[in-house]
Amino acid sequence: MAAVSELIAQLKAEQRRLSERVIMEDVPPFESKIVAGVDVSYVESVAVGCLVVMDLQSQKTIQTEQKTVECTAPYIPGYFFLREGPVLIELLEDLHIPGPLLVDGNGTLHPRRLGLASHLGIRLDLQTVGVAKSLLMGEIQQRQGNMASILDHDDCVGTALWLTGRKNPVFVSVGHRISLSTAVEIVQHSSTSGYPEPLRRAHSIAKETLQELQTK
DNA sequence: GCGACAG
DNA sequence: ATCTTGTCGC
Repeated sequence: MAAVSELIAQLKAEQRRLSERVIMEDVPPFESKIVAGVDVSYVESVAVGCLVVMDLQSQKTIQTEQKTVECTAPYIPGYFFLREGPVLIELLEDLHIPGPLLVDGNGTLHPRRLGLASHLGIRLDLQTVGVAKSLLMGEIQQRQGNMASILDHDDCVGTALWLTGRKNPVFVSVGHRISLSTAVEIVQHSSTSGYPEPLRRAHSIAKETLQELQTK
């Protein structure tokens, strides 16, 4: 029990340390129309991670990769990387991702500015964007058009974005090597029916794989 | 101390 | 996240 709080304290310190390395500028700038997305599905202690790379112009999936691993780490708000990090690192570490990577979770929209998307970006040196379906923290400011800034004291940590076809907003934040405005732009451009298509596809493929795994 | 809390 | 049927709507 004491070991758990010690682990949390260590993770917290590591988050603070790594967050200093987050780059909030477009490196490289977003020019191609290739966007990727990753998601993880679970059945008991089995986790299936899926990557989808798609071309926004043609709406075609140009690459799909999956990884199945054993995962017993608990989900603890603020420490999502503890649970999804291992699967995603195994899935992505040897791949070349030809465009920004959308991650189901937050980037800098996090108590210590290092949500899953940022942590993954730093660890694998990837350009990432955080997209969450519910608000982890921060105060949503007045809506202007289809967006609203999310503040934590004086820091703008993300943007609430109302996408066409979805009632509630998604919460976009900088993962790594990207600016908040470009992150929002990418999410808008890759969305269909109120949700980013690369994430929707990654989610459904991971779920299908899990179904097959259960059936066999 | 109480409540909130990405998936 | 996951457990889960029908049902309303385009």
